[in-house]
Formats: sequence, C-alpha cells, structure tokens
Amino acid sequence: MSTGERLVDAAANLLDEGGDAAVTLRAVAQAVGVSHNAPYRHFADRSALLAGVAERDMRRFTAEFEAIEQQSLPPIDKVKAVLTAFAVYGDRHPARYRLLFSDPGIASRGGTLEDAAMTTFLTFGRIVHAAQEAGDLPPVPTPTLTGLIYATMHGLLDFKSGGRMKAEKGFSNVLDGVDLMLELIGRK
Amino acid sequence: MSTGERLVDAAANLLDEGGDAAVTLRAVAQAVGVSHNAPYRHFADRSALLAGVAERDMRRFTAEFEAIEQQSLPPIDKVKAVLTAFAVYGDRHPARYRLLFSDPGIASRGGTLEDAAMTTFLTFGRIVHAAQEAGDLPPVPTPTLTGLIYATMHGLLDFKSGGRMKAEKGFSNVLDGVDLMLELIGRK
DNA sequence: CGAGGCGTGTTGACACCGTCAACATTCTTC
DNA sequence: GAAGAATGTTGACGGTGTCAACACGCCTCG
Repeated sequence: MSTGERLVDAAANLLDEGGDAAVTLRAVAQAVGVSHNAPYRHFADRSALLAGVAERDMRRFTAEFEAIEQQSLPPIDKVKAVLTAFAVYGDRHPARYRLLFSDPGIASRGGTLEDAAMTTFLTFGRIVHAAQEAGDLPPVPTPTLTGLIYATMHGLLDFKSGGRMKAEKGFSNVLDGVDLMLELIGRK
Repeated sequence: MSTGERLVDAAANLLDEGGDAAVTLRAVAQAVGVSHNAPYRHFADRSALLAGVAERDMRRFTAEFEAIEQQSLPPIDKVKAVLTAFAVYGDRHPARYRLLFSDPGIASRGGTLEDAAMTTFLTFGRIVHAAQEAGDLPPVPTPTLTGLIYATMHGLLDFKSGGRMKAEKGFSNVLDGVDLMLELIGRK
C-alpha cells in the first residue's frame, strides 16, 4: 500500500474515532509513521486529504450499489437495499458520512470526487427507475424522484448522526422513516 | 445592546460572510471592538458562542412559525409557508442553517438550545396536525409525519447549501422538491 | 556510466488559533 | 464607602496548517 493510501486510511480511522476535529495532518502523519510534513507530498492540503477519503468511500458506494443492482430481487427491494446501505454506513461511520454528504467545501472542490458522487447518484437512479417501471414508485421524472428519496434519506441520517433525532422527531430508527416514506410515496 | 448580544451578532455576520471557519474568537472580538479574550466573560468557549447564535435564530424560527400559525390560511398553505421560511433562511444564511440543523456537537450540548429546538419542532407539529385534520396530509402519527417532512426539507436544504444540488439531482430549487413531496404524500 | 531531475521525506520556522492565568477596572449592593 | 462581582486587558502556552530549505534515491537520457 502506498503512503498516499495509508494516509487516506489513517485519516478515515481518525474520522471514525474522533470526528473531523481529530483529523490533524500531524496526527495522520504520525499514525502512518512519517514526519508532520510528509502528507504534503501526496495532498495539496488538509482538505485534499479529506477529499481523498470521500472519493474512496464514494467509489465503494458505487460498487456496492452495482452489486445490489445485479442481484435477483424485486425492484423495490433493491431500492430498500440501497437505502439500508446508506443507513448502515451512516451509523457506523457518522463523521465519514457527514464528510461525504454534508461537508461544505468538500463537494465543491470539483474534479474526480464530483465525478464519483455523480456516478453514485446515477447508479441509484437506475435502481429507482426499475422500481418505477415495476409500478412500485410513482411515474414522475426519475432524476427528480431519485433526488427526493436521496434527500429524504440524507435528512434522516443527518439528523441522526448530528444527534438531532430525539423522541420528538417520531422515529427511533432511520429505516422506519425510510419505510414510511416509500409507503406514502408508493402508488396506491 | 449588551456585549454578549453584540458578540452573537458579530459571530452571525462572520458566519454569513465566511462560513464556520471565519468565526474566530479573535475576529469576533475585534468586530465588537474588545480584546481577544473578552468573549470568555460571556461564553465558556467558542462552541458556546456558536450555540448562542443557534439559540437566537432558533427562537426566531419559533416566533415566525407562531405568526404563520395564526394567519388565516388553508392549513396546507401554512405547512408550505413554514417550509418556505426554512428554505429562505437556508438560502440566505447557509452557514447558520448548517449550524442550527446539521452541526454535530451543537445540538448535543443540551440546555436551553435543545429546549428551543424542541419548541420549534412542536410548533411545526401543530401546523402539520391541522393539515392532517383538514385531510391534506395522511393520518399517520403526527410526530412521525412531522419528522419525515422536517427531515426531507432538511435533506434538500443541506444538499443545496453544501453545493450538492446539481442538475443531476433533478431540482433547480428546494421548493420544487418540497411541493413534489407534499403532492406525493398528500392523500389522493 | 554518470549527471541531472523528480518524487519523496525531513527539519525548522511562521502566523494564527483556542484557552488559561493574572491583573485592572467598573458596577452593584449593602 | 467598602466589598465583591462583573467585565475587560495583557501576556503566555501548546497545537495547527502551511511554507521554505535541504537531503536522499531512482529513473532517464546523453
């Protein structure tokens, strides 16, 4: 594994253990066993390192979704499987989840990360489209519906990972919210 | 205006102008015209100052919602008015929006801010409940439905304010997404 | 074969930040 | 009017991102 990859790995671990604030270039370098300035040989600055983590995880999402797409399942169950994958990731790696889907300044840095994010979205879009054709989701334009489901999922997860999903929000569980949404949205 | 209030004001302005990173205790102090350590006489630390901004804005939301509640409008239009208020605020003050509804560590600091957030949610809940009674929203439990609408709204706004609402997401506008959601969710 | 360039790593420095401690001043209250 | 709290100031500390300068090894090409 190259030093660059090891830096991304270490940054991801620190993100899991101590959140965004724990990802210090110095701490990352120390975890890999190099000097405090070595990361600059691989990433332009701290933000670029975090973008590296985001891009790696985003590509993993795409791969996971493509695997789901090719399973033999009812189309609506594939949609649920994708949303479950989001929820599991958000649960296990809240700081990384927020980095990928909520951090400002990471999304807008353009380049390969943006491409990866779009690919993930388009993959999900194909799965939504199949569920529409099966009649399990309403026949509104696919990108719009995909965006709406995506955003709902994200809102629930962001509330949860930000500590804002208390009793008064009416859910004990993100997936309950997802199921309710799909039920309400689904064609009657 | 007390120095404490002026500090909150200055912090809110810096948030609008340069985002979270621009809110330096030293910059806030300078904007108010006091020494770099004066803020510590009013807030325990940087996080407490930001929580002060969040609480002030959260209470303003509650007041705005209560005003909407008492207008003479069809119940479903009150729901839309509330969601529009969210959207306008998120558009004008993205960094503050994220502070209130997405920042981890601000929500979980407990105390009066948490109370204010719950009050805002409950106020919105009453407005949703009225729309349910009018038959414009499905008769699922009100806290659950309120949470779902709240989360969807938040997901759309968070994508937008984080620079993640591109063409491929299917919306040019947050309110389009909100309208679609209400339409899909509304009883047929 | 050797010289030069480039990728990689190191040390050291700088400005800036949040925070703490100590001291000064003003306001309140009995 | 004195005591004490509230408020403000100066100065220092460790930690952080980043830049500059230097060192080493590998590849390339004349």
